[in-house]
Amino acid sequence: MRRSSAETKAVILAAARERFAADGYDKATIRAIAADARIDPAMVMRYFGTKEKLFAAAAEFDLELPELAPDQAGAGLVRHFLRKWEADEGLQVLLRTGVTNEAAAERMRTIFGGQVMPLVIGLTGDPERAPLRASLVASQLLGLALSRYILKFPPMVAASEEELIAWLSPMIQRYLTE
Amino acid sequence: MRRSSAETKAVILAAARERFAADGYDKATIRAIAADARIDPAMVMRYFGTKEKLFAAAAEFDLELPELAPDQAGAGLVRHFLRKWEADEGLQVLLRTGVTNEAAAERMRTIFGGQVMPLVIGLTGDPERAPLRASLVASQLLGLALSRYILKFPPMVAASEEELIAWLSPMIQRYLTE
DNA sequence: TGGCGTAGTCAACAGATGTTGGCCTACAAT
DNA sequence: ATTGTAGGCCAACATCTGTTGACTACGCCA
Repeated sequence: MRRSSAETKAVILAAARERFAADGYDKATIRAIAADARIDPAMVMRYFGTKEKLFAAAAEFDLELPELAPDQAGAGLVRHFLRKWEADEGLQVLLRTGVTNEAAAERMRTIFGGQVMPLVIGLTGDPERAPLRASLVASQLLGLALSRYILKFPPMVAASEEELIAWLSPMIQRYLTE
Repeated sequence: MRRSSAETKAVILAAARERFAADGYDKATIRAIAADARIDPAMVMRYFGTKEKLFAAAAEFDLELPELAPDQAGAGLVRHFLRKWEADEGLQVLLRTGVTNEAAAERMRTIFGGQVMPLVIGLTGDPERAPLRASLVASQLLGLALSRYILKFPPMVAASEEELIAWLSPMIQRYLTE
Protein backbone atom coordinates (compact mmCIF):
# COMPACT_ATOMS: atom_id res chain seq x y z
CA MET A 1 0.00 0.00 0.00
CA ARG A 2 2.70 2.41 -0.96
CA ARG A 3 1.20 4.81 -3.45
CA SER A 4 -2.31 6.06 -3.80
CA SER A 5 -4.55 4.63 -6.44
CA ALA A 6 -4.46 7.78 -8.55
CA GLU A 7 -0.69 8.00 -8.43
CA THR A 8 -0.20 4.46 -9.63
CA LYS A 9 -2.69 4.94 -12.39
CA ALA A 10 -0.80 8.01 -13.55
CA VAL A 11 2.52 6.18 -13.46
CA ILE A 12 1.10 3.37 -15.57
CA LEU A 13 -0.42 5.80 -18.04
CA ALA A 14 2.85 7.66 -18.44
CA ALA A 15 4.73 4.43 -19.09
CA ALA A 16 2.06 3.33 -21.53
CA ARG A 17 2.24 6.58 -23.49
CA GLU A 18 5.99 6.22 -23.83
CA ARG A 19 5.84 2.62 -24.93
CA PHE A 20 2.97 3.12 -27.35
CA ALA A 21 4.72 6.17 -28.79
CA ALA A 22 7.98 4.32 -29.25
CA ASP A 23 6.80 0.90 -30.34
CA GLY A 24 3.22 1.10 -31.58
CA TYR A 25 0.28 -0.90 -30.33
CA ASP A 26 1.39 -4.48 -30.89
CA LYS A 27 4.99 -4.26 -29.79
CA ALA A 28 4.10 -2.29 -26.69
CA THR A 29 3.32 -5.22 -24.45
CA ILE A 30 1.49 -4.96 -21.17
CA ARG A 31 4.40 -6.65 -19.46
CA ALA A 32 6.87 -4.12 -20.83
CA ILE A 33 4.70 -1.21 -19.77
CA ALA A 34 4.32 -2.73 -16.31
CA ALA A 35 8.07 -3.24 -16.06
CA ASP A 36 8.67 0.41 -16.96
CA ALA A 37 6.24 1.42 -14.25
CA ARG A 38 7.92 -1.02 -11.85
CA ILE A 39 4.66 -2.75 -11.24
CA ASP A 40 3.05 -6.11 -11.76
CA PRO A 41 1.27 -6.59 -15.10
CA ALA A 42 -1.88 -7.46 -13.22
CA MET A 43 -2.03 -3.90 -11.90
CA VAL A 44 -2.35 -2.57 -15.40
CA MET A 45 -5.41 -4.70 -15.92
CA ARG A 46 -6.81 -3.70 -12.55
CA TYR A 47 -6.61 -0.03 -13.36
CA PHE A 48 -7.46 -0.03 -17.04
CA GLY A 49 -9.38 -3.23 -17.54
CA THR A 50 -8.02 -4.13 -20.93
CA LYS A 51 -5.16 -3.27 -23.24
CA GLU A 52 -7.48 -1.50 -25.64
CA LYS A 53 -8.84 0.71 -22.90
CA LEU A 54 -5.33 1.50 -21.76
CA PHE A 55 -4.50 2.46 -25.31
CA ALA A 56 -7.57 4.62 -25.57
CA ALA A 57 -6.46 6.48 -22.47
CA ALA A 58 -2.89 6.81 -23.75
CA ALA A 59 -4.04 8.07 -27.12
CA GLU A 60 -6.14 10.84 -25.65
CA PHE A 61 -5.13 13.85 -27.67
CA ASP A 62 -6.24 17.28 -28.72
CA LEU A 63 -4.61 19.38 -31.42
CA GLU A 64 -5.54 22.55 -29.55
CA LEU A 65 -5.25 24.78 -32.57
CA PRO A 66 -4.77 28.40 -31.59
CA GLU A 67 -6.33 31.42 -33.23
CA LEU A 68 -4.27 32.30 -36.28
CA ALA A 69 -4.01 35.51 -38.25
CA PRO A 70 -5.06 34.74 -41.85
CA ASP A 71 -1.79 35.76 -43.41
CA GLN A 72 0.29 33.79 -40.92
CA ALA A 73 -1.86 30.73 -40.63
CA GLY A 74 0.61 28.58 -42.54
CA ALA A 75 3.62 29.43 -40.41
CA GLY A 76 1.56 29.30 -37.24
CA LEU A 77 0.21 25.87 -38.08
CA VAL A 78 3.59 24.38 -38.83
CA ARG A 79 5.14 25.83 -35.69
CA HIS A 80 2.24 24.72 -33.53
CA PHE A 81 2.29 21.25 -35.00
CA LEU A 82 6.03 20.78 -34.50
CA ARG A 83 5.86 21.88 -30.89
CA LYS A 84 2.77 19.86 -30.19
CA TRP A 85 4.49 16.79 -31.51
CA GLU A 86 7.46 17.22 -29.26
CA ALA A 87 5.49 18.15 -26.17
CA ASP A 88 2.67 15.64 -26.34
CA GLU A 89 3.30 11.98 -26.99
CA GLY A 90 -0.33 11.47 -27.93
CA LEU A 91 0.20 12.41 -31.55
CA GLN A 92 3.11 10.05 -31.88
CA VAL A 93 1.07 7.28 -30.31
CA LEU A 94 -1.68 7.84 -32.82
CA LEU A 95 0.54 7.97 -35.87
CA ARG A 96 2.58 4.92 -34.92
CA THR A 97 -0.60 2.97 -34.34
CA GLY A 98 -3.00 4.44 -36.91
CA VAL A 99 -0.99 2.88 -39.71
CA THR A 100 -2.03 -0.64 -38.77
CA ASN A 101 -5.05 -0.08 -36.57
CA GLU A 102 -8.40 1.05 -37.84
CA ALA A 103 -9.62 2.52 -34.55
CA ALA A 104 -6.57 4.76 -34.28
CA ALA A 105 -6.91 5.73 -37.93
CA GLU A 106 -10.48 6.77 -37.28
CA ARG A 107 -9.29 8.97 -34.45
CA MET A 108 -6.79 10.63 -36.71
CA ARG A 109 -9.53 11.34 -39.22
CA THR A 110 -11.79 12.96 -36.67
CA ILE A 111 -8.99 14.96 -35.06
CA PHE A 112 -7.61 16.37 -38.27
CA GLY A 113 -10.86 16.61 -40.14
CA GLY A 114 -12.69 18.04 -37.18
CA GLN A 115 -10.12 20.60 -36.13
CA VAL A 116 -8.39 21.73 -39.28
CA MET A 117 -11.52 22.04 -41.39
CA PRO A 118 -13.15 24.76 -39.29
CA LEU A 119 -9.91 26.70 -39.53
CA VAL A 120 -10.01 26.45 -43.30
CA ILE A 121 -13.64 27.50 -43.48
CA GLY A 122 -12.88 30.46 -41.25
CA LEU A 123 -10.05 31.51 -43.55
CA THR A 124 -11.66 30.98 -46.92
CA GLY A 125 -15.40 31.06 -46.33
CA ASP A 126 -15.53 28.32 -48.95
CA PRO A 127 -17.18 25.27 -47.37
CA GLU A 128 -17.16 23.29 -50.57
CA ARG A 129 -13.45 22.81 -51.01
CA ALA A 130 -12.65 23.04 -47.31
CA PRO A 131 -12.55 19.27 -46.67
CA LEU A 132 -10.00 18.66 -49.38
CA ARG A 133 -7.96 21.69 -48.36
CA ALA A 134 -7.91 20.52 -44.75
CA SER A 135 -6.86 17.04 -45.81
CA LEU A 136 -4.07 18.43 -47.94
CA VAL A 137 -2.81 20.43 -44.99
CA ALA A 138 -3.01 17.35 -42.81
CA SER A 139 -1.19 15.28 -45.40
CA GLN A 140 1.69 17.75 -45.52
CA LEU A 141 1.92 18.03 -41.75
CA LEU A 142 1.75 14.29 -41.23
CA GLY A 143 4.32 13.79 -43.97
CA LEU A 144 6.55 16.15 -42.06
CA ALA A 145 6.13 14.23 -38.82
CA LEU A 146 6.57 10.93 -40.58
CA SER A 147 9.81 11.84 -42.29
CA ARG A 148 11.30 13.80 -39.38
CA TYR A 149 10.25 11.85 -36.32
CA ILE A 150 9.34 8.37 -37.46
CA LEU A 151 11.38 7.50 -40.53
CA LYS A 152 14.05 9.99 -39.47
CA PHE A 153 15.26 11.19 -42.85
CA PRO A 154 18.59 12.75 -41.84
CA PRO A 155 18.07 16.13 -43.55
CA MET A 156 14.68 16.49 -41.89
CA VAL A 157 16.11 15.62 -38.51
CA ALA A 158 19.00 18.01 -38.93
CA ALA A 159 16.84 20.92 -40.07
CA SER A 160 15.96 23.52 -37.46
CA GLU A 161 12.42 24.40 -36.56
CA GLU A 162 12.74 27.76 -38.28
CA GLU A 163 14.14 26.19 -41.41
CA LEU A 164 11.24 23.79 -41.65
CA ILE A 165 8.75 26.55 -41.03
CA ALA A 166 10.36 28.60 -43.77
CA TRP A 167 10.03 25.76 -46.27
CA LEU A 168 6.62 24.48 -45.32
CA SER A 169 4.58 27.50 -44.41
CA PRO A 170 4.15 28.87 -47.93
CA MET A 171 2.86 25.48 -49.03
CA ILE A 172 0.45 25.19 -46.14
CA GLN A 173 -0.66 28.74 -46.75
CA ARG A 174 -1.49 27.90 -50.35
CA TYR A 175 -3.43 24.82 -49.35
CA LEU A 176 -5.34 26.91 -46.86
CA THR A 177 -6.30 29.89 -48.91
CA GLU A 178 -5.17 29.93 -52.49
CA MET B 1 4.14 -32.86 -55.82
CA ARG B 2 1.64 -30.63 -57.53
CA ARG B 3 3.42 -27.40 -58.31
CA SER B 4 7.04 -26.75 -59.06
CA SER B 5 9.24 -25.29 -56.39
CA ALA B 6 9.44 -21.92 -58.13
CA GLU B 7 5.69 -21.72 -58.58
CA THR B 8 4.99 -22.34 -54.92
CA LYS B 9 7.59 -19.85 -53.88
CA ALA B 10 5.95 -17.25 -56.09
CA VAL B 11 2.50 -18.02 -54.70
CA ILE B 12 3.77 -17.63 -51.14
CA LEU B 13 5.53 -14.40 -52.00
CA ALA B 14 2.40 -12.95 -53.57
CA ALA B 15 0.32 -13.83 -50.52
CA ALA B 16 2.99 -12.39 -48.25
CA ARG B 17 3.06 -9.10 -50.14
CA GLU B 18 -0.67 -8.76 -49.83
CA ARG B 19 -0.74 -9.54 -46.15
CA PHE B 20 2.22 -7.36 -45.26
CA ALA B 21 0.73 -4.52 -47.30
CA ALA B 22 -2.64 -4.84 -45.61
CA ASP B 23 -1.65 -5.61 -42.03
CA GLY B 24 1.98 -4.64 -41.47
CA TYR B 25 4.74 -6.87 -40.18
CA ASP B 26 3.40 -8.03 -36.84
CA LYS B 27 -0.21 -8.68 -37.73
CA ALA B 28 0.71 -10.49 -40.91
CA THR B 29 1.23 -13.93 -39.44
CA ILE B 30 2.97 -16.78 -41.17
CA ARG B 31 -0.11 -18.89 -40.65
CA ALA B 32 -2.36 -16.32 -42.31
CA ILE B 33 -0.02 -15.96 -45.27
CA ALA B 34 0.14 -19.72 -45.61
CA ALA B 35 -3.64 -19.98 -45.48
CA ASP B 36 -3.95 -17.38 -48.25
CA ALA B 37 -1.54 -19.39 -50.34
CA ARG B 38 -3.46 -22.58 -49.46
CA ILE B 39 -0.32 -24.16 -48.12
CA ASP B 40 1.06 -25.42 -44.86
CA PRO B 41 2.88 -22.86 -42.70
CA ALA B 42 5.90 -25.12 -42.70
CA MET B 43 6.25 -24.54 -46.43
CA VAL B 44 6.79 -20.86 -45.86
CA MET B 45 9.70 -21.64 -43.62
CA ARG B 46 11.08 -24.16 -46.05
CA TYR B 47 11.16 -21.65 -48.88
CA PHE B 48 12.11 -18.49 -47.04
CA GLY B 49 13.82 -19.74 -43.91
CA THR B 50 12.48 -17.12 -41.56
CA LYS B 51 9.76 -14.51 -41.32
CA GLU B 52 12.27 -11.71 -41.58
CA LYS B 53 13.71 -13.10 -44.78
CA LEU B 54 10.22 -13.51 -46.18
CA PHE B 55 9.55 -9.90 -45.35
CA ALA B 56 12.78 -8.81 -46.97
CA ALA B 57 11.70 -10.56 -50.15
CA ALA B 58 8.21 -9.08 -49.99
CA ALA B 59 9.54 -5.57 -49.40
CA GLU B 60 11.77 -5.64 -52.45
CA PHE B 61 10.99 -2.37 -54.15
CA ASP B 62 12.30 0.15 -56.62
CA LEU B 63 10.87 3.60 -57.19
CA GLU B 64 11.94 3.46 -60.85
CA LEU B 65 11.85 7.19 -61.33
CA PRO B 66 11.56 8.11 -65.00
CA GLU B 67 13.32 10.92 -66.79
CA LEU B 68 11.39 14.11 -66.18
CA ALA B 69 11.37 17.39 -68.03
CA PRO B 70 12.51 20.10 -65.56
CA ASP B 71 9.35 22.15 -65.81
CA GLN B 72 7.08 19.14 -65.36
CA ALA B 73 9.06 17.28 -62.76
CA GLY B 74 6.53 18.04 -60.03
CA ALA B 75 3.51 16.78 -61.91
CA GLY B 76 5.44 13.83 -63.26
CA LEU B 77 6.65 12.83 -59.82
CA VAL B 78 3.21 12.95 -58.26
CA ARG B 79 1.65 10.99 -61.11
CA HIS B 80 4.40 8.41 -61.09
CA PHE B 81 4.20 8.02 -57.34
CA LEU B 82 0.44 7.56 -57.30
CA ARG B 83 0.54 4.94 -60.01
CA LYS B 84 3.50 3.19 -58.49
CA TRP B 85 1.65 2.96 -55.21
CA GLU B 86 -1.35 1.36 -56.78
CA ALA B 87 0.57 -1.00 -59.03
CA ASP B 88 3.26 -2.22 -56.67
CA GLU B 89 2.45 -3.40 -53.18
CA GLY B 90 6.07 -3.02 -52.14
CA LEU B 91 5.67 0.63 -51.23
CA GLN B 92 2.65 -0.07 -49.10
CA VAL B 93 4.46 -2.89 -47.36
CA LEU B 94 7.34 -0.58 -46.55
CA LEU B 95 5.22 2.27 -45.26
CA ARG B 96 2.98 0.08 -43.11
CA THR B 97 6.01 -1.55 -41.58
CA GLY B 98 8.56 1.26 -41.54
CA VAL B 99 6.57 3.07 -38.89
CA THR B 100 7.36 0.49 -36.24
CA ASN B 101 10.34 -1.35 -37.69
CA GLU B 102 13.78 0.13 -37.95
CA ALA B 103 14.98 -2.11 -40.78
CA ALA B 104 12.06 -1.08 -42.97
CA ALA B 105 12.58 2.56 -42.04
CA GLU B 106 16.20 2.30 -43.14
CA ARG B 107 15.05 0.96 -46.47
CA MET B 108 12.71 3.88 -46.91
CA ARG B 109 15.58 6.25 -46.22
CA THR B 110 17.85 4.68 -48.80
CA ILE B 111 15.11 4.38 -51.43
CA PHE B 112 13.91 7.96 -51.15
CA GLY B 113 17.24 9.53 -50.35
CA GLY B 114 19.04 7.52 -52.97
CA GLN B 115 16.58 7.99 -55.80
CA VAL B 116 15.01 11.39 -55.32
CA MET B 117 18.22 13.21 -54.46
CA PRO B 118 19.94 12.61 -57.82
CA LEU B 119 16.82 13.93 -59.49
CA VAL B 120 17.02 17.09 -57.45
CA ILE B 121 20.70 17.57 -58.16
CA GLY B 122 20.05 17.10 -61.85
CA LEU B 123 17.35 19.74 -61.75
CA THR B 124 19.04 22.34 -59.60
CA GLY B 125 22.75 21.69 -59.82
CA ASP B 126 22.83 22.64 -56.17
CA PRO B 127 24.24 19.69 -54.22
CA GLU B 128 24.22 21.51 -50.93
CA ARG B 129 20.50 21.87 -50.42
CA ALA B 130 19.57 18.80 -52.44
CA PRO B 131 19.28 16.43 -49.47
CA LEU B 132 16.78 18.66 -47.70
CA ARG B 133 14.86 19.32 -50.91
CA ALA B 134 14.65 15.62 -51.63
CA SER B 135 13.45 14.93 -48.11
CA LEU B 136 10.80 17.60 -48.38
CA VAL B 137 9.55 16.07 -51.61
CA ALA B 138 9.51 12.67 -49.97
CA SER B 139 7.66 14.04 -46.96
CA GLN B 140 4.92 15.49 -49.16
CA LEU B 141 4.59 12.33 -51.25
CA LEU B 142 4.54 10.07 -48.21
CA GLY B 143 2.04 12.36 -46.54
CA LEU B 144 -0.12 11.97 -49.61
CA ALA B 145 0.09 8.18 -49.48
CA LEU B 146 -0.48 8.15 -45.75
CA SER B 147 -3.61 10.26 -45.84
CA ARG B 148 -5.08 8.77 -49.00
CA TYR B 149 -4.25 5.09 -48.77
CA ILE B 150 -3.50 4.35 -45.13
CA LEU B 151 -5.48 6.72 -42.94
CA LYS B 152 -8.04 7.15 -45.72
CA PHE B 153 -9.07 10.74 -45.18
CA PRO B 154 -12.33 10.80 -47.13
CA PRO B 155 -11.58 13.91 -49.23
CA MET B 156 -8.22 12.45 -50.24
CA VAL B 157 -9.80 9.14 -51.16
CA ALA B 158 -12.54 10.83 -53.14
CA ALA B 159 -10.18 13.09 -55.07
CA SER B 160 -9.24 12.01 -58.57
CA GLU B 161 -5.68 11.44 -59.66
CA GLU B 162 -5.76 14.59 -61.78
CA GLU B 163 -7.15 16.64 -58.94
CA LEU B 164 -4.38 15.55 -56.63
CA ILE B 165 -1.77 16.19 -59.25
CA ALA B 166 -3.17 19.66 -59.78
CA TRP B 167 -2.93 20.46 -56.08
CA LEU B 168 0.39 18.82 -55.29
CA SER B 169 2.56 19.36 -58.32
CA PRO B 170 3.17 23.09 -57.79
CA MET B 171 4.30 22.34 -54.26
CA ILE B 172 6.60 19.53 -55.31
CA GLN B 173 7.92 21.71 -58.09
CA ARG B 174 8.81 24.41 -55.59
CA TYR B 175 10.55 21.96 -53.31
CA LEU B 176 12.49 20.69 -56.28
CA THR B 177 13.69 23.86 -57.87
CA GLU B 178 12.71 27.08 -56.20
C1' DT C 1 -5.09 -4.32 19.52
C1' DG C 2 -7.86 -6.27 16.10
C1' DG C 3 -9.90 -6.14 11.80
C1' DC C 4 -10.98 -4.35 7.27
C1' DG C 5 -10.19 -2.25 2.90
C1' DT C 6 -7.17 -1.77 -0.62
C1' DA C 7 -2.46 -1.56 -3.09
C1' DG C 8 0.32 -5.08 -4.65
C1' DT C 9 2.14 -9.86 -5.91
C1' DC C 10 2.24 -14.61 -7.73
C1' DA C 11 1.16 -18.23 -10.53
C1' DA C 12 -1.31 -19.94 -13.87
C1' DC C 13 -4.59 -20.08 -17.89
C1' DA C 14 -5.68 -20.22 -22.79
C1' DG C 15 -4.56 -18.86 -27.14
C1' DA C 16 -1.46 -17.39 -30.71
C1' DT C 17 3.09 -17.26 -32.92
C1' DG C 18 7.60 -18.55 -35.14
C1' DT C 19 9.89 -22.56 -35.91
C1' DT C 20 11.32 -27.60 -36.21
C1' DG C 21 11.59 -32.49 -37.48
C1' DG C 22 9.53 -36.48 -39.01
C1' DC C 23 6.50 -38.51 -42.08
C1' DC C 24 3.85 -39.14 -46.32
C1' DT C 25 3.16 -39.27 -51.25
C1' DA C 26 3.45 -38.42 -56.03
C1' DC C 27 6.20 -38.41 -59.81
C1' DA C 28 10.32 -39.58 -62.98
C1' DA C 29 14.23 -42.16 -64.00
C1' DT C 30 16.05 -46.52 -63.93
C1' DA D 1 8.23 -52.53 -60.76
C1' DT D 2 11.54 -50.21 -57.80
C1' DT D 3 13.45 -46.66 -55.95
C1' DG D 4 15.02 -42.02 -55.07
C1' DT D 5 13.97 -37.37 -54.77
C1' DA D 6 11.47 -33.47 -53.65
C1' DG D 7 7.02 -31.17 -52.71
C1' DG D 8 3.85 -31.18 -49.10
C1' DC D 9 1.60 -32.03 -44.52
C1' DC D 10 1.10 -32.94 -39.53
C1' DA D 11 2.01 -32.55 -34.88
C1' DA D 12 4.59 -30.66 -31.62
C1' DC D 13 7.95 -27.40 -29.35
C1' DA D 14 9.00 -23.27 -26.75
C1' DT D 15 7.85 -18.76 -26.10
C1' DC D 16 5.13 -14.81 -25.66
C1' DT D 17 0.67 -12.60 -25.25
C1' DG D 18 -3.52 -10.68 -22.67
C1' DT D 19 -5.99 -11.84 -18.87
C1' DT D 20 -7.69 -13.93 -14.39
C1' DG D 21 -8.23 -15.27 -9.57
C1' DA D 22 -6.36 -16.36 -5.29
C1' DC D 23 -3.27 -14.77 -2.03
C1' DT D 24 -0.30 -11.29 0.76
C1' DA D 25 0.82 -7.15 3.32
C1' DC D 26 0.28 -2.75 4.65
C1' DG D 27 -1.96 1.15 7.13
C1' DC D 28 -5.94 3.31 8.86
C1' DC D 29 -9.84 3.43 12.16
C1' DA D 30 -12.45 1.70 15.89
